[in-house]
Amino acid sequence: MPELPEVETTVRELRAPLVGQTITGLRNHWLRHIVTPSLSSFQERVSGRAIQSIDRRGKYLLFSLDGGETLIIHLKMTGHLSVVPADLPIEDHVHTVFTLANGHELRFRDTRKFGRVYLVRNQDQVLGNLGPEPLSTEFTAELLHEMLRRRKRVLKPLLLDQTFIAGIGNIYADEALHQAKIHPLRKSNTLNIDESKSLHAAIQEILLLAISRGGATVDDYRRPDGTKGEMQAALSVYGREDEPCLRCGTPIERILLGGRSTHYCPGCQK
DNA sequence: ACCACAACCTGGCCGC
DNA sequence: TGCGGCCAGGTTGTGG
Repeated sequence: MPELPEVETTVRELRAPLVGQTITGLRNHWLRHIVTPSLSSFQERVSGRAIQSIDRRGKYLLFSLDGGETLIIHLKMTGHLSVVPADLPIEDHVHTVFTLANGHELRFRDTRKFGRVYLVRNQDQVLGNLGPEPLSTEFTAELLHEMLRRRKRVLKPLLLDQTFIAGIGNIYADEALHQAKIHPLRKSNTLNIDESKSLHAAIQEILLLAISRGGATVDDYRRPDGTKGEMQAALSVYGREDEPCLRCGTPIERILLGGRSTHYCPGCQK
């Protein structure tokens, strides 16, 4: 579920309760959560380490530990992280837990069990193939235009490709294309510079707006404290099939593209 | 290089 | 009530 704005919201809200805290151990009830290293090695290497900072790259959360290793978590579709007192009854679907020296726990709840956890010395081992951060200064309209020009792919699936741009998912791809008035089936190399600039601006604006609203709770995404985001009320096309376009009144259509639901306005996305 | 599709999982919803 | 089918915010691997 979580895309860049939801992961960013989670990162920001985990900093206060976690930065400076020391991890004392790791409990795991679903081994496939743990990608690397082995569970026993993971437990040994993570215990006693202090969390120095928490950051985000694409949809990955990065916990920098003293000693130089990085704990990396991907929430995939249904992952959720919370920090609670260790004596609070365990919630359903909590499969991985990091215990803390202050009597609290970082709990990784994950209904569909797609989430993944890594402990690495070199982050590139996990993040090496990611495309540019869409909110970074190096991600300019000119760069996006050049990136689009070198490919000949349908736009919507290309925007979901994390090696192309990191962090965009199904909701915000649809929203950005609608805001830029570009049809999701357009081929990337057919955009002129003005269209690339519109798409670039739309991507940045929609992501920033979503972050400012704490992410979108479409189904079961929740902030770390359990509250919902506010972005779902500001979506223009995602989840609005058959409802009138807010810009031109044409009913929003939903098609299947690359196996993913794709929402667009046939009236103003040509 | 690009695309379609299956797989990984569980739960919610809809129609019968 | 029950059951089958379909859907879901993500990613990876396979085969054409």
